[in-house]
Order: sequence, then structure tokens, then C-alpha cells
Amino acid sequence: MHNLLLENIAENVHLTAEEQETIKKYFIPRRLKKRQFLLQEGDICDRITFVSKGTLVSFSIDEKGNEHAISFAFEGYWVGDWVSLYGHEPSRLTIEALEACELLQIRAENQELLFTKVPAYERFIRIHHQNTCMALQRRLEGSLGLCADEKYDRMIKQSPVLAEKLPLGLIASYLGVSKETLSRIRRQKFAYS
Amino acid sequence: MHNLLLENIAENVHLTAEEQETIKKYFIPRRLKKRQFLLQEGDICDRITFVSKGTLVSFSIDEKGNEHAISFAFEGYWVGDWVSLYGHEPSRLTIEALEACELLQIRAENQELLFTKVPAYERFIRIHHQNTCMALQRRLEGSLGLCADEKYDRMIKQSPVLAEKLPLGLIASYLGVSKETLSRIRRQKFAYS
DNA sequence: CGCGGGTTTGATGATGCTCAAGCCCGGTGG
DNA sequence: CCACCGGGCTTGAGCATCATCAAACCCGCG
Repeated sequence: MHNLLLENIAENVHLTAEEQETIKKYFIPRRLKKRQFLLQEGDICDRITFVSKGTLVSFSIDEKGNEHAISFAFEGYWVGDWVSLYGHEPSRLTIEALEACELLQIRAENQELLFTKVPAYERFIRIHHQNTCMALQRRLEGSLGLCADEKYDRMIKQSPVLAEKLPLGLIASYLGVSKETLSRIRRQKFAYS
Repeated sequence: MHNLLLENIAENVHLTAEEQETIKKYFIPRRLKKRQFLLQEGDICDRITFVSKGTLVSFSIDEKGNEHAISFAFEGYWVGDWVSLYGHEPSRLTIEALEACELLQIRAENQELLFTKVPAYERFIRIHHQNTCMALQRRLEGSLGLCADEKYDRMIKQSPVLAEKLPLGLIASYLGVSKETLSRIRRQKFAYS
């Protein structure tokens, strides 16, 4: 159950056997069925989640009720609403299981404890946040001033997995275009190949 | 010179006098004149910069030659291209001084040393990255599926300072709209108030 | 068989970009 | 002191892109 988690951490920092045990103790397993919510808009996100199995999507809902996919989490990913978690404010995000999921969670205050008990873990989280920053910055660069089909190309180049695993509607929402537009773009691309 | 830096760090973590001295040693002062570049597209960003005085803008340039402001850095801010820094790849960002600046810089490899010498500094950087994640996520939420005037409203609400300090063209680029559109939006808002 | 979801396709309209011209204002040089 | 210049901002007209609405389609499933 916790193996993938420890492997994931060990990719970036070294952990002694003892540290591994300590970390294990803090992460509590949880299951989610398809369409269940990990977090709902308005809740305060007070824990960090590692995905052992399954897929989730985080999205925000605007005033008109449209959903905008912010990010996806596959096996081996971490998920949570950083804004809510670190800002201690109600989340504007909703996080939903796209399929049955197996998760490992640590509560924010326990993570603080773990930081001091296992400094390597704090280092790992720092590195993880660096990567998150990178991903968000890339995403932002793409979303400013690219037209719809350029965004799609870019996404395909960066993570072709998304296009295969996810339904069209979600990808459209992720790119910030309507599903009709994305459908037309795909047809175009197909004609040329 | 280093006071603002130490204050900035001390807002989040406690530092002993000795640690403060250590940190000081690693941060090298640098000045930039108006319009000088801190980083140019294609360079590898190998240092982190703290702004003691002045204002800078980071922007990316798309295929058509349009500039897109990614973020601004004022006094007390940190600036750098995280993608390039942590990914060790050529930067797609350019960072330019909007006015005369006084900066403090630490090289990436020295920062790694500093992490082990002063764990509190590593903690500070982790917290800083958390905040960066938050800011980027907020920005992304805003840039997806908000129309031009909503984006402007949102920006005004979140950081009215920007609207005062920065020329219209830069704000437009930050919001991902043309300067003409932003000009029209402002006129509209003005008419209502 | 009929239902529902995800997807496709078409027609229409709004939003916002582009291009082009003019304006305002501060700086510079005659 | 004034004329000129240039950068930033405004304003207008036309046009491209893309969202919206509506209808049909496809396919797996009860």
C-alpha cells in the first residue's frame, strides 16, 4: 500500500528504514469510488493526498457555473488545494475521483510534525513544490495568448497521456476552450495526418 | 543592504544571529539600471534573486513575437525562472528591470549548501514556494474562462497596487488582453464610477 | 428497444484582436 | 521659449476566433 509513496519520495531524497516507518505511520489510507469527491468547494483543505491508484480531477466553478479543470492527478501524483491548505481559507476547488481510487493522506498539522521528525521529508516537499511551481508556470505561459489549437498542440507535446486517458470534455475544460471547439480542432488535426 | 532580506525571511522562520550572518555571506549584491535584463530568453537561470529596491517584470515571448507578462517583482519580492532553475533548461522567460534596481542574489549550488547549513532557510524556501504555488494557481484560475473585464476586476481586487504602479501595456500583457481592449475596459469602469 | 453519455456538426453572434489614425505629454535641441 | 519628436494611451472600424445554442449521431447498457 505505502510502497509507491515511499518510492516516490525516494526518487528525490534518501530515507533510512526508520524514517520510512515514521512516514508510513502518518499516511492514512482512504478509498474513493468513481464520482466521489475528495474535496468540495467551500471546504477547507486540511490534508495532502498521494494517489496510489486511480485518477482525479481538480476544477473550479465560475459564476456562470462552468467548470474549469485546473489539474489532473494520476497514480503517483499528489493532490490538494494549495491555496486553501496554506492560506487556511475555504477552497474554491472541487476534487473528484474520475475512477475508483486508492489514496494516502496526511493531515496538515501532522505534516508539520513530520517535517521536524524527518527533515528529508521536508526537503522532499520543497522539491515537490518546486515541481508544482514549474508545472503551473508552464501552464500559465500556455494559457496566455495562445489560440485554441496551439494550446492543444502544446498539451499533446507536453503530456500526450492526457489526450488518451481523458474524455474530450475534460480536456476542453483544462485548456479553457469549449468542447465543441476542441472537437473541431481534433478533426482538423486528423485531416492533416 | 541585507536587512530587508533578513526581515523577509524572519517573517516566516526564526533565525539566530549566527544564521543571519551565514545567510548574508551567500547573498551577493547587484545593481541593475532601468531596462537592463536580469535574465534573457535562452539563458539558464542559475540563481535566485531578492529585490531590495526597484521593480522587475518576467515575460515570455511567443512565436509571433508578442510578450506576455508572467509576473512582477517589487521591493521585497523574489524573482527567477523556476522552470529553468530547477529543470536546468534554457529559460523561455526574460526578466527586465522596469526601473533602477538593487538586488541580492544567491547561486543555485550555494543555495543547496545553505540548505544544509541553515535548515531554517530551507524551510523558508519551502514556504516561499508554497506561496508561489498559491499565487500561480490563483492566476491560472483567473485566466481560464474569465472574460477580459472580469480578469481586470479580479486583478484590481487582488492587487490594486499593480494598476497604479504599472503602465497600461504591461497590465494588458499580464492579463492576456490587448492594450486597446484594456483601455476600453478602463473607460467603461470609469463611466460607472 | 430505448435511454443517456459523450461526441460531432452546423448556424449565429459576441467578444476581443488587428490595423490605422489621432491625441496627450514630457523631453530634447534649436 | 517654442517646435519637434517619441512613447504611451485612446478611439474607431472591420474582421477572426471562438462560445453558444440546437440538433443529430454513436454506442454501450439496462
